[in-house]
This record gives sequence, C-alpha cells and structure tokens, in this order.
Amino acid sequence: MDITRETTTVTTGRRAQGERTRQAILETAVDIASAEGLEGLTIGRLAARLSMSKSGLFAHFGSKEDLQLATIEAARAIFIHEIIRPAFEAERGMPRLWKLCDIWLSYVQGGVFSGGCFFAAAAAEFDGRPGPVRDRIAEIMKEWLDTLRRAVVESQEAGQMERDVDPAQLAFEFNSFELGANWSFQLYGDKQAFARAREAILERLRRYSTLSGSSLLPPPKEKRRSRARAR
Amino acid sequence: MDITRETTTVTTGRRAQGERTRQAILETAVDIASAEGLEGLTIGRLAARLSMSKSGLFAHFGSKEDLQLATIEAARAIFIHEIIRPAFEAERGMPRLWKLCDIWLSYVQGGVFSGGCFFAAAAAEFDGRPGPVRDRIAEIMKEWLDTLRRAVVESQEAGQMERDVDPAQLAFEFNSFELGANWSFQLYGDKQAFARAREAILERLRRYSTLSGSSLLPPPKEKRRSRARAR
DNA sequence: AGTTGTATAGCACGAACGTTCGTCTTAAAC
DNA sequence: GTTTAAGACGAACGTTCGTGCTATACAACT
Repeated sequence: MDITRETTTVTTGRRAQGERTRQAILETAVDIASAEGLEGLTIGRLAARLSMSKSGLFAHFGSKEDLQLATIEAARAIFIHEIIRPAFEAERGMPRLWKLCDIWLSYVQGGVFSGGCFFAAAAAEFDGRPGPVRDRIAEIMKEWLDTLRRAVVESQEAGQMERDVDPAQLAFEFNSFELGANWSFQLYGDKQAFARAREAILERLRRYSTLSGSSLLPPPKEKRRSRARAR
Repeated sequence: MDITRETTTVTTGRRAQGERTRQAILETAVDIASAEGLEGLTIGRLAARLSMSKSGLFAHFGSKEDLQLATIEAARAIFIHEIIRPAFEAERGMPRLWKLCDIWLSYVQGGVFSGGCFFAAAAAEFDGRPGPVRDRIAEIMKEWLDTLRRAVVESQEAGQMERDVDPAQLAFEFNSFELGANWSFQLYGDKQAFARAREAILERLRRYSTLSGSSLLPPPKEKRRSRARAR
C-alpha cells in the first residue's frame, strides 16, 4: 500500500522522464534479448535502436548484469500479464490447467517475443554460467513449473482428475511439450508443432479426467488420422 | 593401434601433424561449445586451453564460422558414435526405439558433453540467427527426429505397435521429453528428470504396444522406483 | 645440399565490448 | 533569479574479439 503510493508520488512529483526512459529501454531490451539472447543484448545495439548514447542508457543501470536482471524482470512481468493472469480467470482445476498450457502455446505462436519463449532461450543460454542471472532465471522457471503442478493438484482436489497421477510428473511432461513446440517452431517455423503439443496435452488430460466427455475441456478433433496423413 | 604408436613416435611425419592437431582442436572445441555455446567458443580461449597461439590455431580454419561448422560435425560424429550406433545394435522395432531414447538420456546424464546435449544448446543459441550454422544444426536435429520417427514406423511394421499411432506425433513427444529432461538437468541439476522422461516414454510405449507385458521393453516399476527416490 | 611446402608463432589491425569521466541542458525548488 | 540535481551526451579507457600479414622451424623431395 505504501509502496504503490510512494512510487506514484515520486513519479508525479519529480521528473518522470527517468523512469519512463528506463521503461522504454527495458521494453526494447526484452525484444532484443528474446531474439539475440541476453548476452547478445548489447548496450551499444540497445542504444542504437533507441537513438540514445551508450553512456546515457548505461546510467540507468549500474552494470550489464543489472541490465540483464532488469530485462528478466520486465519479461517476467509480461509473462505474468499475458499468460498467468488470463489463465487464472478460468475456473480453478482442469479448465485452468488447460488454459495455462493453451495460452502459453498461443503466446509463443503469436510472437509476443520475437525469439520465442524468452525464458526457454535464457535458460538454455545461462544454464552453464553460474551467477545471479542464471539463478533468477531458474527461480522464475520454477515458478512456472510450480504453477502447472499446483493446477494439477487443484484438479485432483476438485475431483476432476484421477488421484494416482503424480502432479510433478504431469507438470514435467506438459512443460516438455511446450519446450518441444517452442523448439520446433523456432528452428523450423513449424506451426504444426503447436497442434502436436496441444494434442499431447489434451490426450493426457482426457485420459486422466474422472468425467468422461467432460465439458471442462475443448471437444476432441474429429479424424485425427486423416490429418496425420497430410504431411 | 596406429594411434597409440603415433602418440609415442614423433616421426610419423610432419604432414600428419596438421590433421592430428586439427582433431585435437575440435575435441576441445566441442567441449567448450557445449558448455559456453558456439559463440562463446572463442578462438583465444580455445588456443589458451590448447597452449597454442591464436594465429596457429586459426590457420586450420578459414574463419570462425568454419570453425563452428567443423565443431558441429565433430559433435555429430560423437553423437552418432555414442548414441545412434549402439542403439542400432538393438533389434529393429520397439527395442531399438526404446534404446534410442534410453541411451540419449544416459548420454546427457553421463556428461559426455559438459554442457548437456550439444545440439539442444546450439539450436537454442542459433535459432534466431540465419546462416549456414543454423541450417546445419537444423539438418542434424531433423536427422535425429527422423531416426525416431522411422523407429516408430518400423515398430508398427513389425507388428509391435498399434498402427493408428502417428509416428511424427510420437517422435515429437519423445523428443520433447528429452529436451525437457536436458533442460531440467542443466538448470537444476535434477537427475530425477531422467527418470521422469523414461517413465513418460515407457508409459507410452507400453500403452501402444500390441503385446501386453512385452519382453521387448524393460519391466515396469521395481528398481527404477526406489532409484528415483534416492536423490 | 638446396628447394619446396606445411605447420606454427609473432605481431598488428580495426571493430566492438563494458565502463568511466567530465560536461551540457533543463526542469523543479528555493 | 538563483541553485540544485536528474538525465543525457561525447570521448575515451582497457580489453577482447576475429582476422589478416610475415617469419620461422622442420619434414620431404630433388
């Protein structure tokens, strides 16, 4: 409560230009980083894209690492705003679980970040470089995995999913499908990968559902066979 | 045979020295690249690790891109030697399909490359940078995906797997599990991820198997369970 | 013995990197 | 109207990058 008031007081009372510029920088930074990586996110390139001087831009962050960390936070905010929040408007349980996966796939497909999933790329880039950046990425991805796992648990608690399903196992599998779809799309431009991921996820949701023909999930595709032939 | 003698004898000929050095360079290059990425694979660092001069090393390759491409080929050779070849010793059909997945997981777990799967890392790094390097990586990963898909088809032809399974779909799912396990292990050091991937793959193989309780696959539960707990 | 060709080293280059510094502008505070 | 400080700038730092040129050590062949 105090914090929000504090920030508004500062921004309106004092010159708001600094924070506004910083925000514009981070917006561009997220875009560059998702395509070129957090290391390819260069201060010079960033400054050029924003028609700023390197030094003027750099003054907003104490170091390159700080810039990377701030960029990660900005990407997390977008992720929460674009995926978590809308998915949580769905009813707790299987609908929410499905919507989490569905929206995630849509957000990669729709190109919210031009380089695919920001965190998948960042994780692959930094998984071998210890430090605060890697730690923060790992934390955020664990948040996501935990959100999936909790949605599975809640599905079971709501009596919508069989109880002998291991939530962590299912979360692992769903996350893997998303990584797989992202990988296939980024490397081959293969849009069909999203359909494959959705099919894999839905197949499992239906199989573990306690309600046969549940209206909690979208209706099954008609002839899966004929579609598979056309390739 | 010759190689052991070669190392002891210096008089193998000046002309053979070049290729031998080149091979030693690539061996180290693959290791560095798997951990630091193909861009982090720096000529200076590589030369330092090998106690060579930058220029002397550089002379073996016309450009950095050539070095990257040569490193990719070296990694592919290792991949074929360590995974494809031993898996193809298994009987064509489900045993081979399973062994492909199983060995892949073992090879990441065993740390053949210190940065996890070389190609998963390279694909993530280059998926947004057009050029020969990216193209070659995409080709090689397609080879792998195709190997999986063909193993599925052969399982069906051998009458071991239900025919209404879409081979490309199953290959996508298995590849996703492998990417997921690699991701989880690299980011969290989570060895349990390999057990999860194996469980997911085996579950599907058993479900689609035409032979219930098939001896073509490892037996369910038992040791794998207790092993998964010990972490 | 002298020539030739290969393998490596030495050195320097231009560019780009992250970073620091001093300076100018300008809106707000007094 | 003067003072203050935030914000942006240009120049330069030292380092590392990839990449050329040139020289040398040595095996092979004439």
